[in-house]
Amino acid sequence: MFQSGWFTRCATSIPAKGPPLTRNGRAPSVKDVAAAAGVSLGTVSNVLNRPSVVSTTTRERVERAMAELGFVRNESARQLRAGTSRALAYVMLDGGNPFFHDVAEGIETAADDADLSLFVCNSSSRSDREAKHLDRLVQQRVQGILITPVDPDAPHLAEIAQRGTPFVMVDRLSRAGDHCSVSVDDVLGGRIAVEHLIDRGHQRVAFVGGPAGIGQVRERLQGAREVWAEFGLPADDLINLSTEAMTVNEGRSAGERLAGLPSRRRPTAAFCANDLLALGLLQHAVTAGLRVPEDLAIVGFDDIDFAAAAAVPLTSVRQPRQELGRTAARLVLDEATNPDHVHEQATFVPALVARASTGTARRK
Amino acid sequence: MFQSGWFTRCATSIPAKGPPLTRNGRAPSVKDVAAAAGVSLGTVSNVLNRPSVVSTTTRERVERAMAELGFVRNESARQLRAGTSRALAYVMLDGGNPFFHDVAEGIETAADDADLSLFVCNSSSRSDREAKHLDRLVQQRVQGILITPVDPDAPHLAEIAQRGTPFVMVDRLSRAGDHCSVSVDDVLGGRIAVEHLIDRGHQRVAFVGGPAGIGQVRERLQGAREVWAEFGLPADDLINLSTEAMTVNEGRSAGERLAGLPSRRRPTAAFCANDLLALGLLQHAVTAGLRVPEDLAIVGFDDIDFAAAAAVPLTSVRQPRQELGRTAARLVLDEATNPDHVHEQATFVPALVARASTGTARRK
DNA sequence: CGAGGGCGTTGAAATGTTTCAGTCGGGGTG
DNA sequence: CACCCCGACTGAAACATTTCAACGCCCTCG
Repeated sequence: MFQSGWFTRCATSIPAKGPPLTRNGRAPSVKDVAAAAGVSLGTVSNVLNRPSVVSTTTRERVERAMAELGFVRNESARQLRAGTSRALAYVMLDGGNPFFHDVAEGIETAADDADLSLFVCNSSSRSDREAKHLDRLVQQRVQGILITPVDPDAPHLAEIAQRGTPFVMVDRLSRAGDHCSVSVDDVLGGRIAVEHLIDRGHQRVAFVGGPAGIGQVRERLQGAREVWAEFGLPADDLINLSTEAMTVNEGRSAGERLAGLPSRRRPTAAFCANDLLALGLLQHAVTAGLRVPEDLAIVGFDDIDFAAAAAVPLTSVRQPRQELGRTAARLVLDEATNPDHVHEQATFVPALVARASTGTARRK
Repeated sequence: MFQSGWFTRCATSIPAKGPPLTRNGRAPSVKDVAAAAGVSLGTVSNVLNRPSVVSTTTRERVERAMAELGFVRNESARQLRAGTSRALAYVMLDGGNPFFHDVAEGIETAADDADLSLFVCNSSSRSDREAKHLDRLVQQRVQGILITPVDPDAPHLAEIAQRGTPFVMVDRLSRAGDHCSVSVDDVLGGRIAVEHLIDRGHQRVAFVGGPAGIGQVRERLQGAREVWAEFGLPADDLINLSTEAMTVNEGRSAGERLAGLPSRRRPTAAFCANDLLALGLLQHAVTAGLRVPEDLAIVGFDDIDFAAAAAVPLTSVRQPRQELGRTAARLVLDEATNPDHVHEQATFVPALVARASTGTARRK
């Protein structure tokens, strides 16, 4: 059946499954339960949805029947009739980046509080997969969709928002802001990071990030430039090392390019647009025999757990990852349930977390 | 509405959503489409499900009507009537561990090929959350459930398998094997890792992992002990450093305990039961001024991407993460569709990936 | 000219719930 | 004793789709 270079299969041939659990082969329905308990179908439904209106004795009888038959409510039928789903969905941009997992966890806590399921999808930064997921979610009639999109201005996103499905953009902003969003002030984040480096005495700094099409990369770079200029430092000494993606690999290759610069142009510090890049850069630096932070200081962005866990713990600009998710979930729920909902663009303030990768304070 | 220490809200008060997209406030149904296109309701369904049986001209008319009305098929109704869902689900053990994300990605590729959605849930190693997710998934009547369980022998898992829902255990094995499973030979993995360390000349090695309740930890340790004995090394020199979880933090604290050992008992190498522990240990070693691998060699397990990305790239025992997921998905699909399905316990063979954290080959 | 046969379309039944207007006794009140 | 109300339960309608037997029509062949 399968062929694959390196696995063995110990087929412990257990032939088939046990007997079908109910007489006619179908899963038991409320009707079956009602028959078994000797009550009407409506009563069973009441036990399920309004237990208080049914007398204790019949309720117990019905519950016993359910247990005996192994009844499980059919959610499709429930949803069809009730017209309302019990689920939220989050379409994350890159499951390989722990940042998004943390956001998802924040969403899930809020969903849990509202007693909703959360479906997590992963577009892996591919627009086609994103579209497919969105299609399916709309067909499922989920109560709300949270998404960190590949392209915040893609037309299929606008469609969904206009269709009336509650919709919140997470960690991104679209030009046309006719929906809720939750994000972080990236310009400020860039400022904080570079101000910290300047504060540590660095006069030549690399910005590592890209592609430039990503709004956050642009804004973090803008913040960096602003503060650089405010300190009166020459623009040429803030070197833009553009990458093709925000991955560890790209961080490593940025490190190579950085090492290739003539020594009088070589920066003494790097500000990376996310922590994955920073980890890659750190790895390259260490293997190249550079000391961090003495030869090269590094600042990352996001403050994922792996940043603190690096061999040289990374200084990073923290985003409130879980809080981002929680807030997004609350907004989407508000839109779903509150008739006079007002779209909001919530913006969080990032904060610097200084660790070993930028050394200890250096007095002026 | 919200209060939270550190975020500002720029509410761009866009009052409400646009007009309801269909006349009566409800989403348009096949009936509406049929009316708009001047055909019967059955024909619309045919366009949706068997486009070939309907003439080109009417098909186009119907499709135009759908587009104009913004019709989206209601999946609940479809599923209720058709009796079959279009989704698989994976309940992962720990979303914070990239290993499981890679498994999920493998599952998703297989699901995609079968044109199914994949719902990813995360139990965060909590049994109650796992149970809640399973409940919901059974209610949804998903086609199959894949799970890396908190406890492979928990009774609620057996219930599901017996209920007839296709069910595959991923990266775990239960005592009662009346269902499919996909896993890796962990004893062999332990052997490989420790043999590699012995090969590099180490005579005192720590095993870092726990709690011992986890089957994999036991088996990896067992493999380590087997090969240790086979080489005639004294059992006392394979030191068991038990941890309370498989996290970076625990790895770090294991490092502290390791450093606290009297120097003649102190191991020259450590085999960690997963990469997170190894990363934590590596971090502790580096901050404590130890050289890796000269003063302490480290082997991890899983070979997550962050292992290769560490400052000192980690030697690790690779599991075929994506392949694990793909195979699991194929098994669950076989169980779902093939009437004479046979339960299989697929076992993969792990492989050592040697990197800098164990140094270069040392001739005997 | 009638029979037969595709092809394209139709209409109704069925899926498992929830909801809601009723029904049925029984007990309290006037 | 009549009245009313209340609590507990019932039965049917509705939800949006799929499926399938049946139907009409046109064409072809005998």
